[in-house]
Amino acid sequence: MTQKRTAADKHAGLAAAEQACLRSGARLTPLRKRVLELVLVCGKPVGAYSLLRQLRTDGYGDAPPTVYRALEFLQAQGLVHRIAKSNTFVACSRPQDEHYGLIFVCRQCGGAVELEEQRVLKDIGRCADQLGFRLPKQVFEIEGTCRDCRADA
Amino acid sequence: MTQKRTAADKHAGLAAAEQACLRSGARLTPLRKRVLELVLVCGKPVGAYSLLRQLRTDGYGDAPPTVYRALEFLQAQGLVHRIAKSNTFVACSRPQDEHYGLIFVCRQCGGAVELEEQRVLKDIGRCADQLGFRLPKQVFEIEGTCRDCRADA
DNA sequence: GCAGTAACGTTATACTATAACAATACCATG
DNA sequence: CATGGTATTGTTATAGTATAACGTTACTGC
Repeated sequence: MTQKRTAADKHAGLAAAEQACLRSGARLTPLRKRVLELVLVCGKPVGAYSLLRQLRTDGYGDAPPTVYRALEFLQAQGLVHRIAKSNTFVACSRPQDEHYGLIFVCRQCGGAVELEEQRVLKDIGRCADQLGFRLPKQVFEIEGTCRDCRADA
Repeated sequence: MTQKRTAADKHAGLAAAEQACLRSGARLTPLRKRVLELVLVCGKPVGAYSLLRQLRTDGYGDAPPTVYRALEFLQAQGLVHRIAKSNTFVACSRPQDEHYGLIFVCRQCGGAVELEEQRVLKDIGRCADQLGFRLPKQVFEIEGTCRDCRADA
């Protein structure tokens, strides 16, 4: 279930991030880029403190704000999503633009798959309209057990 | 946006809980009942530590496990839902059975509205099937700004 | 009554996140 | 290139959320 993340994926992700930041004028500093790289390499949702431990080893500040600020930036750029139910962060699978999405998260292995299912998203938008809710772009979390973990059991 | 919760709602909620626990054989102890009552009275998602402070004043233990254990029980009975994005707990609007649902949560006032929108839920189930994901019954969180809070702004 | 289990009390601690302020790096402009 | 303003990062401290572990009490069934 862990999404295999190849070196090519990582480079594509970083390149897309560079492009996105160029367009928006945001500064993808070495620290921010490094954090994104760690998230990409991990290939599945990863905790802030885990990232922080990895940052220590290459000389960055090792207090929580270091990683939380970078993650906040990356989220604002739409490069990373936060998974509230597991307090983790995962690289966006479509970093090229802001979007709605569904993300299926496996309770067992922690892996995640992001989908863009127009029908579901439209219907959710319709419900929101009826309630008078305004929905910012976001990714909806869905918990379950992935195929591999079901097989293991 | 705060759901108005009348005394009648509260009693209906508690009565439904009694029934549900009778059927399942679960024990709705005074503490658990009191916690559910507090959640019902609040009428919108409420934090565990807020509940805990309220419990102090009527003689229950005032350490975190007191409230977390009660909340865990209530969740297991489907009487309460946890909202991960705000670390809060809210009374289920349909405590009579296990179910899927959507819950719209307002970022500004913290209010919430629970819906059961079959079309959306079916479609999410279909996506899950395609991915090989098994979905336990759950309530999907959707963040936004409610009508009242939009008007205020 | 008694044994076994479930619930609750209590202490301690882990984990997650942010506030606040200082120091530094970057950038635009004169 | 000097300078002032802004953005970023470092650092310390602390807030907020949640659970582990173990002892005690209360309930249930026999």
